[in-house]
Amino acid sequence: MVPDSRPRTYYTPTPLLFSFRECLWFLDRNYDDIMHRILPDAVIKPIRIAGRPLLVKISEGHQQLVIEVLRGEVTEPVALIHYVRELFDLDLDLAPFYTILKTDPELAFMAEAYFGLRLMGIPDLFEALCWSIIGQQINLSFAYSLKRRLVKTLGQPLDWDDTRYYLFPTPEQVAAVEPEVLRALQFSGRKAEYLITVARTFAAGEISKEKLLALPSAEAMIQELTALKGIGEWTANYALMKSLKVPTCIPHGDVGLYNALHAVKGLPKRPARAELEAIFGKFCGWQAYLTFYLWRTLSTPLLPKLHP
DNA sequence: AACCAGGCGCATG
DNA sequence: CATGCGCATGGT
Repeated sequence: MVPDSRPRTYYTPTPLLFSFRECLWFLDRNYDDIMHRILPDAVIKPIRIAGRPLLVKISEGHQQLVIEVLRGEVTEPVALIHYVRELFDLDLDLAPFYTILKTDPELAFMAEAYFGLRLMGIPDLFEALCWSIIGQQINLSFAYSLKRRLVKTLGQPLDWDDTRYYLFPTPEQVAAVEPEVLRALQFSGRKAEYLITVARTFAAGEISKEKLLALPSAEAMIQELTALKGIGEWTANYALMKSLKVPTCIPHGDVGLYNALHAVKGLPKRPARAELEAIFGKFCGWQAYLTFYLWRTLSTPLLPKLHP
């Protein structure tokens, strides 16, 4: 037997203002996300790199992340490391964001409370779009439940250590499915149709992360995405912030964002667009991060307010 | 037991 | 352009 000299472990440096624990906590929060498994000090995640299925375990080392390949063969280590860096959003200096946060008395606490939290990404644009379509209008528990059914039904299984993991389905796999199959999983007829349409568009190569990245502005990307049926302003912004890390994206209309601003800043339950703009104004270039941090506030009770 | 969920497209006035 | 409606089903 030929010894395999290929490395099974890769390393990538972490930046300042980074907390692996905060990031892991966010991944784990209140839901059962089928796309990863959280251990006390690591995350196990099935991913596809250069078209090949991998199962990776990511943990923290000394000023670096440790990427252990549990299953699969790494043919493009650079792409693997890039994926992990996008997942944890490692290529960004958070200092300016914290500086702005601290100028806002009601938001300043987040810089301390969530110190080092990064905008946890969904590097695969197709997965990000599917997830945002699934999450439209329904509560998150149900959304995660729908995602589990979709992934278990269509995704390629990957077994390791007595546990079955699943890759997120490819555009080809989703494109090939009949709407009735998704209906049986309790998707609405409309969502089934949207997902299949988006999958076909990806499978045909008409849209891709690379194509979007080549566009000159966030507005152009949003226009490109909202041209697809089922992708509105909220969905486009959500996918762009989670997948392409477009920093200026705000998922307007997001109920979670409203709830967070209601709790933290006393905004009305359904604030006018202008009220949002007023708050996001000084966070120019950090809108996506502010949104993400505000979502983070929804996962734990806020500290009790002090009543004078 | 209503009412609302990390919206959207389409039909009306 | 603005407003209203159905969607599928689980949480609260």
